[in-house]
Amino acid sequence: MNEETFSSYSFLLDRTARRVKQYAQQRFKELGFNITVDQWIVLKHLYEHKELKQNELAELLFKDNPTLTRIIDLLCNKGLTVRNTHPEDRRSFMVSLTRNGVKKVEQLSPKVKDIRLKAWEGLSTRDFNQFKKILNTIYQNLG
Amino acid sequence: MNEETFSSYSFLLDRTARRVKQYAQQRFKELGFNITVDQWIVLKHLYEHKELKQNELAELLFKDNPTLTRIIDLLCNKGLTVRNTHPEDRRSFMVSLTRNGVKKVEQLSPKVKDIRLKAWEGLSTRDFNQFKKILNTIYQNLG
DNA sequence: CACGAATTATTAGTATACTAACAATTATAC
DNA sequence: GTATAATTGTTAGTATACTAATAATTCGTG
Repeated sequence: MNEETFSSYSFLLDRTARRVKQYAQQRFKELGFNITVDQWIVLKHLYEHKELKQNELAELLFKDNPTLTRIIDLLCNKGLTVRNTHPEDRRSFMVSLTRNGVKKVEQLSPKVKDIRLKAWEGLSTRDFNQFKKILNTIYQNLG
Repeated sequence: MNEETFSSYSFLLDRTARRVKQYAQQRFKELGFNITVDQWIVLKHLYEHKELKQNELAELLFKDNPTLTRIIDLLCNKGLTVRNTHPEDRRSFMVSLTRNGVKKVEQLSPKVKDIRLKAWEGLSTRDFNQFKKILNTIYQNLG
């Protein structure tokens, strides 16, 4: 295999990541979830951590602050999250789920899991571990 | 491994794909390439195929028509590509590289290859084949 | 304490991704 | 052959990703 072939990983990676997001987004729409895939990821993490600074959320999700600001704006407009003032740092907000936000996560979680698993048909646990190892290696190589 | 863990592939995939693009984009900037990663992919494919309808290009790259329209607009503004009328179908354009576009691809190709290979440090040909197999399986599962 | 440096979130600007709608053209059906 | 359907590319609108710049606040060092 020459290096040219080798470097085609980036094309496959980009293509696949786009299709995964696109597939999930279409299913979200068909099922009337009324949120985007990225908004879902934010909701899910807030559910698991109760309350987070936008900062911490950005780090967890590997997204930048401006992107987070906008996603949270949208989620607040939908009544799924709230920004509360931070008790000790007036620069920060503590973001958390509203009661509706909690309900949303609990309702959608099993459905999202099914949507995600669709991609994995015909692949094994061993494949999963390999895949994870390679993705993490690439991620760290570029860090 | 439970299914919840299993479905985390999508997060890793998205995260890694973003970092790969981000890394390349930063290097492009540092080295003064003056194009984006996606613009590069279009140039590269045009170099290999001489002349393509936007349609065909979109299919090759797995991008949609509006996205292609805008990328080609930008490349034409930079003097790297041209739209020529299709001899038999007045709806279509034949897109091809200008002389400057050809020069650009030839100058940047080896540099881009090096940038791409950085991600692959510490990984083997066997890893590459595994990775490719898994990405393609996922892609097809969602197709 | 005071001043400069660092941090937090936001805004603005550009690029890409996707959907929907549209105009022009071509293909198809009857 | 003409009406309808399909195709090609574009435009518009929303969402995300990234950079750069900014305002408000906090930290750190003297």
